[in-house]
Amino acid sequence: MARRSEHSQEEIKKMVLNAAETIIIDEGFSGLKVRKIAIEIGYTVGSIYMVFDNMADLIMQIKGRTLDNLTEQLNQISINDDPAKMIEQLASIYLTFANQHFNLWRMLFDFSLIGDDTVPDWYQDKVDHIFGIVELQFKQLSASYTDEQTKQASRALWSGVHGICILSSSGKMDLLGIKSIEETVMLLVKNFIKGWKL
Amino acid sequence: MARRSEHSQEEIKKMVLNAAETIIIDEGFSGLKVRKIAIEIGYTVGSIYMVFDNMADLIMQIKGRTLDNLTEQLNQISINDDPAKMIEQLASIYLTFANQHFNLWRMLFDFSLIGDDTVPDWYQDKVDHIFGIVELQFKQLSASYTDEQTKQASRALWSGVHGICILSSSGKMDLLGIKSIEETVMLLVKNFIKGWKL
DNA sequence: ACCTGAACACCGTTCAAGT
DNA sequence: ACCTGAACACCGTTCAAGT
Repeated sequence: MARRSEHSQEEIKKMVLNAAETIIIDEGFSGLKVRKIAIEIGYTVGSIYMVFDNMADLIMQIKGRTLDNLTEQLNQISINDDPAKMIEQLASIYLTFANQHFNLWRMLFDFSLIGDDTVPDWYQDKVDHIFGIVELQFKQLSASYTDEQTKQASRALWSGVHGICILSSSGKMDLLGIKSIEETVMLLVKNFIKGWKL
Repeated sequence: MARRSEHSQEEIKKMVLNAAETIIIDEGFSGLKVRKIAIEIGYTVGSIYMVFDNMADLIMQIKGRTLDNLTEQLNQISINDDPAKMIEQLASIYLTFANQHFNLWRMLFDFSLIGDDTVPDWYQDKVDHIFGIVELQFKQLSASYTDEQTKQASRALWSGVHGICILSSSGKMDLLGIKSIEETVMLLVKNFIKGWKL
């Protein structure tokens, strides 16, 4: 065998990523294996290494797609005159995303996957862009702060919202209930903004 | 060979945990291997399975010790009349701990280690106890809230502090600088408390 | 009873060999 | 040039066999 040319390299790349995502969604990250992906797309393991450097590379690409998906969701935000309401909405969208794409979202913050994965620039840019979406709303909130202060405040609150999502997800998501988590997120957002405004 | 009885089971258990911690500190979690631990303590792999069910069990024990260590640090807090100051102090201790025991701290929130690790009760108790330390200070802050509201507020803020530590650690710890991270943590704490108090 | 170490199943990764 | 699949190194885990 060999030399089939049924799919272009680019097509195989997408097939691999799609198959990998499905596996992660269904079985969690620990269920992701090269051989399983190969079977799924009808190729052998060697072919996967034609289009990806290694597993670390493949994982990074998946994380990139997850960030793109999240960005798209955040951009679905409906316009509101009150920037505080928009920040609350962003937080709500984030929480919903974390729940709907739980296994993929979880992967974004797993760093034991590889020892010293130095984050590539294109990936960091995607992360920064998401922070930028929140920052934009913070600018509308109070014009009397410097850009640096606004940036720090938006980072503080957004990291905080993320922290609630993460800690809630590990162990007690079901016990507290997702409704209660949304309340907790809103509590953080509202009180922080109340303290920060003016 | 076999049958040495140079150490009791309990001694071997501690030797394994100590060796494992040293490896994690020096090389990160991804450097932790059964065979490496065995060599380090002068036994063979089989002996490790005499005192631990498996790697998941061993990891849980290490995480437990890390939580104990953290609790000890948080209890070093110096008494202050202003509960807000004490909460700030707790946040500062947490950030310091995350930095000083980076690899061990990071492990606490890695869930890809095993597929579905159901958290044991004794472990969840340790986590709850840490939340309890913060909650106690929140009670002093405002007596006009219900216990449920106090609990939710302390969870919201503490999760938020944790979120800043986590997101800062992934990628940009050096760029922003630890000094700046402490500032960001304090910004979150102060503004949240300002918004919540009364 | 305590401990060994060979064996097993299962990984990611490589690369000579086919078409 | 594209793809295969056997081979390699390296995991965690088990367990019959020694003392």
